[in-house]
Amino acid sequence: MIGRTHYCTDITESAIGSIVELKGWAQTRRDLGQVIFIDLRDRSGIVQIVANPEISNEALETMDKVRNEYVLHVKGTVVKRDEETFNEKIPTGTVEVQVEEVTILNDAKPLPFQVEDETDVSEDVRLKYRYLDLRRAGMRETFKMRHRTTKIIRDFLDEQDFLEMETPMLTKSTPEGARDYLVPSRVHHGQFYALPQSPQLFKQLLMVSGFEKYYQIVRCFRDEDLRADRQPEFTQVDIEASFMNTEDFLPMMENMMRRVMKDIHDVDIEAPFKRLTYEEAMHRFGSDKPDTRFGMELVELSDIVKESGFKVFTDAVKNGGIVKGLNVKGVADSMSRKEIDDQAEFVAIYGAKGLAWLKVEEDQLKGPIAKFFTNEETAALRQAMDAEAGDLLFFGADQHQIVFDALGALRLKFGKELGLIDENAFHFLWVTEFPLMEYDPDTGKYSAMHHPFTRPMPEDIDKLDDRPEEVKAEAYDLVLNGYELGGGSQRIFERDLQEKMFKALGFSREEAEEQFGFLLNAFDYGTPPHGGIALGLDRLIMILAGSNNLRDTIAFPKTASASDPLTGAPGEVNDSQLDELDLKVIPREEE
RNA sequence: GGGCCUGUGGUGUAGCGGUUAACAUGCCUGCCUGUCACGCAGGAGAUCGCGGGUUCGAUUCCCGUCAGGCCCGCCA
Repeated sequence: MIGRTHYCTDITESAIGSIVELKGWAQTRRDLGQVIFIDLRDRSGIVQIVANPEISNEALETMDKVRNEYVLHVKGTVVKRDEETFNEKIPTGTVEVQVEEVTILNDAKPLPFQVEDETDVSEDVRLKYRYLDLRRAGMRETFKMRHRTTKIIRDFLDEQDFLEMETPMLTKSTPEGARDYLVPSRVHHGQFYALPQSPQLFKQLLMVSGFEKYYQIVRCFRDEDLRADRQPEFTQVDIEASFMNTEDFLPMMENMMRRVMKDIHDVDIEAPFKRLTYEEAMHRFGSDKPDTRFGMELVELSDIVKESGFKVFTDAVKNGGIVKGLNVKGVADSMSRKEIDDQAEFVAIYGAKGLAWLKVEEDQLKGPIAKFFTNEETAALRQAMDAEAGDLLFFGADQHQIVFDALGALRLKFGKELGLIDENAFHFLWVTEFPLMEYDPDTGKYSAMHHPFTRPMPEDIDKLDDRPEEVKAEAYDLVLNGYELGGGSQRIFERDLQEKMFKALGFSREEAEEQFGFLLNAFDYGTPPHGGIALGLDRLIMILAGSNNLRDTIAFPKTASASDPLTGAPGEVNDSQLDELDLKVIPREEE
């Protein structure tokens, strides 16, 4: 035997009669005594190999010793199977390889879990033996798809004249944004690098450097608590372009996404993508990343109920808040009182103090709060909410953000539970006109909603000094199926505007100089107008793979507590390592 | 930082205040020439996550803790 002539799935009817050599893993073995079948798997998939005494006794004896996940080198002839033994379930199911020679390249201990397409093994076991988990067909296909996606993106951006450039991983900590992962410097006593939360400043500097079009598929790090769709290290498609305004830039991104969707899923995505302003997204969907694959939009009711007899509603409006409704169609009869009350418990997570509701009947609204409304108000409610008999109406009344969060989450929950979401649909949209900054009552300061380099809308620049909360940003988020795929903006490129921005964010001149002086200095030397975007590659792959968990799209992900069961990271280090860094671990006080 | 859920042979589950801790699968042995999640027969394999408490008795109830998951805060 000399080597390998084919991948397993190359063994099709066109190979019948040829002598082939395969290398791969024994996925399953079916030992019938004088005939042994093995599903041989390599990275392409599986093909059945068969040994029997008519061909080779020696091969049969070797195959008898094979166990799951042994690594084999096989030589044999491709033959067509008898028709009644076709296996419809695999692409190579009409053929098989009659084994003439077989070598066991390596054996394998009994496995902690079976390598099979469908698994019910718990995720921590899968992560501990990730190299086995990744052998499963579904995982393999996800990572092949991930590769193809990044290649499509690279090819597209290359065609558009973008240069792929690298930026530092060891960089400087900045106070804005997420918590940094810190790396101690050995050379500089008491000083630290930070791993990048994103290459934001560097890509802007590359624009100052005159590269005009940059991209990078780059790892980013944020030391914040995790979610199903959030990992401490994740990959961004980071893009920046000079001399392109938003209207140049977004259609280009749309074309990139459309090509990905076409090549990966063979779907044609309509362009231009829908656009929603932040304000509209919040009011209609209660979210800045709305899932528009189903309706059930929030309905504005403040005007209708502000004079009503229901104090919760009238007070909310009086106190600057809002009353909104959610019509859950056709569930009034099927939901028990307890199930309805459970919804109130659900929205309490988002700070809602209660959740009023009404059942819609032919001639009346029924429920604990029905009595508070006049006939006119009831009629107006019915009309505004498009209420029909059998509908169940929920109401949120509170400060804006609480109502948005509570009803937005409730909408999503019902959308999922009632099966209103078309799982095969891909709804892209842009959310635009974000507030430039938001007020943090804890610190009494404003902080940038996107980041401090986001360009204000030209018409709002005047408000930057005295009414910063009203300033809108020339920013855009790309949303897909209720996930924030990425966000970007046009950037500030003038020193005085950037300084103004820092001032609005509560930086002193000295602080701004100390933290971002290098950027401000760079702006002095002929900085082009520029803007860009950063797309979450892991999330895109997750959605393309039909998963709702980022860990499925990252080869070696972290658990919810940011640890890695495979390597045991994070872990302690030697005292000598700490000594070199002049670091000392102080034991935590026992409670 | 907070809330909720889960933890039982290798794996996935069942179970119950007193059991020989059950089932499936995997593993081992034997049989089997057309299987494909092969089948058949037999066998080994569990201090029920850890610590404490209640109790005559705890895998089961309670408290704590650890690990995993989901969510809020946090993060864009």
